[in-house]
Amino acid sequence: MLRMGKMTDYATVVLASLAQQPTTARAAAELAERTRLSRPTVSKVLKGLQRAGMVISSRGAQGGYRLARRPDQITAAQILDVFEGPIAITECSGASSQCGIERLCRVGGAWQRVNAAIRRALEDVTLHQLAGLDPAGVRVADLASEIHVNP
Amino acid sequence: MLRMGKMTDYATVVLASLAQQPTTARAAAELAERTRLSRPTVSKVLKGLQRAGMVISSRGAQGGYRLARRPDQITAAQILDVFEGPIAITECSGASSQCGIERLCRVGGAWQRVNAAIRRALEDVTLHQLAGLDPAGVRVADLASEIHVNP
DNA sequence: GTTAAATAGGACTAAAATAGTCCCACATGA
DNA sequence: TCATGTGGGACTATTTTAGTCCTATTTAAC
Repeated sequence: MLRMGKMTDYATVVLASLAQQPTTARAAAELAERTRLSRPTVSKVLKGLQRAGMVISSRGAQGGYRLARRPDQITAAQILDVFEGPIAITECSGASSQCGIERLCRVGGAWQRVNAAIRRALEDVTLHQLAGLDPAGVRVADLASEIHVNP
Repeated sequence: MLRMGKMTDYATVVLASLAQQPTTARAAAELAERTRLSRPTVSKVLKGLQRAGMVISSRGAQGGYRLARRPDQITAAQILDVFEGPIAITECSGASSQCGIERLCRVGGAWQRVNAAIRRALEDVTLHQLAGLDPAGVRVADLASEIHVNP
């Protein structure tokens, strides 16, 4: 279904939780509680986000995680990149790969445009909007029937 | 990587092959040869496409498959639908699903817009373009380094 | 200094989705 | 009536993805 993995889903939820108070550091355990996800999973997600530079961690007592940038400076595309890798609908995004299948490989060109369109769409959505902090970004009418992520 | 499955990939290749002569019926075995995919796999793909109404099959001797519509009437979105199911980046596309995760579910609204954008992009690309039959649709400069699908 | 609270990293296991193959029934044209 | 096809489904293997756990390292507070 062209879905993003659960990790990315979790990442969004965790980031949205962090976005509530972007400057305060929060421990993984606390975030687990707030998001109702399991502690090890939240840890794993946060480690990934830290390595990708999305969050800043402080170790030791009183440590925790906080956003590396303002919520409106973090895009859906960036979040996707962390756990999904480069956004590309097709296997071969232009570089290497060989496969002598007729001349069907002219196929590529059209897919590239699709990829580009998808990326553009993802870059247009910010964490600020995803977290519901931007009233203008999301039309209220849309919200009623939309629930998200299973624990 | 937000990738589509190999089945969809194969489907595209097979459809593109059929698109060369849209009105002639071709046996699965012949298509397997032309696309250099294995016979059982091609059969499986074609069965799926037939059930979805993308191709028309005739059984018995001299039977085979042909496109159900003109190549420019078949969109990438339709092809994706066959093996990927409904195009939705997120798990819950608005309907059921419950999960008391804070109020993070306001998240949904923004994802819906992303989904819509993706679908629009996919609807804009036709099999005609994917098969490289539409010179205007694909810029030649893009083609050199683009190869597609591993057998 | 010592201790307790945190993150960092990676190894490992389990579960699920995906691919791919094979077999047999049914249809049809020569 | 036989050779040539598709139709449907069961089955297996492979790969990906999730999820857990263990140990080392860092740091604030006492």
